[in-house]
Amino acid sequence: MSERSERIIGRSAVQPRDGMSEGTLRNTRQRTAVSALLAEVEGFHSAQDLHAMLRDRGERVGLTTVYRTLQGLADAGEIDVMRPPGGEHLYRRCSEGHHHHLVCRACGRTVEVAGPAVETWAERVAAQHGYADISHTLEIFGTCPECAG
Amino acid sequence: MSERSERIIGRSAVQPRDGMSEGTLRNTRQRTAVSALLAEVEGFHSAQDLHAMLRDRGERVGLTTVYRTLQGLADAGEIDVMRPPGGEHLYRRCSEGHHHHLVCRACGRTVEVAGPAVETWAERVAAQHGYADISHTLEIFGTCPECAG
DNA sequence: GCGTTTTTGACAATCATTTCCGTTATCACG
DNA sequence: CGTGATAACGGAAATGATTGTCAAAAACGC
Repeated sequence: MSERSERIIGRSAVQPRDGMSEGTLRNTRQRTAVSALLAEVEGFHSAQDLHAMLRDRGERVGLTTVYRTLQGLADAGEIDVMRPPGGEHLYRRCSEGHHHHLVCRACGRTVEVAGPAVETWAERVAAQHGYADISHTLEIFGTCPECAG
Repeated sequence: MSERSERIIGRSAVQPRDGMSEGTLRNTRQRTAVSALLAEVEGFHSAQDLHAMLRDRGERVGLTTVYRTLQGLADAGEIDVMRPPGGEHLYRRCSEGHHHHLVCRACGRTVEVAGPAVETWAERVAAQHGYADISHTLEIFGTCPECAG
C-alpha cells in the first residue's frame, strides 16, 4: 500500500521514460501521430481507443508506444488522466492550468470546471494537518441534460 | 467508455450481488468476519490485504467472497473505496456521512476531512451545466509530517 | 553516410478483479 | 426440528488493462 504512489499525481520531471540517463527527446512519427490525434479528438479516450483510431486513420503505431507516449505526456502535464470508477485510464488534451472535470455518467460528455476555492481549501486543510507537497484529484459525476431527458 | 459507469459511484440499492432477483440477504460467517475485521483495523486495506489478515486470524474466507462482500458494503455505502493512482482498490470502514481523505503519499496515513463548501460548490457547478444526480470524488495527497522529516 | 543512443513494437508477463459453476449453508415454513 | 428453495461460497479459470522484454529500426549530431 505504499512504495509506488507518485506516478500520475506527482509533478515528475520531464525526462526520457525508458530507463536511460538524461538524453534528449527525439521526434518520431509515432509521437507526432499521437499528439496530433489528441489535438483533434473531443473528450476523453482510453489508450486502446486512441490506438484503434490511429490504426483506422492509417497510422501504424504500436499499442505499447501509445501507452508510453500517453504516460510521457501525462507526466509532462500536457494531457489529463482520468481514472473512472469502472475501468481504464482516460486521456485528454485539455486547457492549460489546473482544473477538474464534470463528467456525464451515461455518455461521458465532459465539462472542464475551475474551482479556485477548492484549491485553496485543499491547501489549507492539508496544511492544518501538517501535510506538505499537496496535490489532489477531484471529479464530479452526474447525468448531463441530454441523457437526463 | 460508457455502458458501465455506475459501480461505486451510484447509490445502488442493496440487493443480492450474484445474479438473482430480489431475495433476502443472508447472514453468513464470512460476511460477519469481513465486517468484524473492517471494524477493527485502522486505515485503508486492499481486498487482498484483508483476505490475508482473515487467513492469518484463522478465518477461512475465499478471496472471491472478500471481493464480493467489500463490493456489497461499498455499494451499501458502509465503507469507503479509494483508488490510489498506482494500484489496487483500498477499502476502509469510516465515519458516517460524506467526507474526503487526506492521504500521505509515502506511508498512507489518512485523515478524514469534511468539506461542506466543496459539496455545495460541486452541486452548484453541476447544476449550472445542467447535470443532475451529482456525486463526486475528491482526494488530497501530500507528505505527512512524519514522512517529511 | 555513420555510429551511437533512443524508440519502437510484437509478444510475453503481471496482476488485480471477475466470471463460472458445482457445492454448501441459510432460513422461512411446515 | 426436518427440509427444500435458493442465496452465498470458493477454487479455478478467465479477463483485460497495463507493463516488461529485447531485438530491430529510426533519429540525429558529426
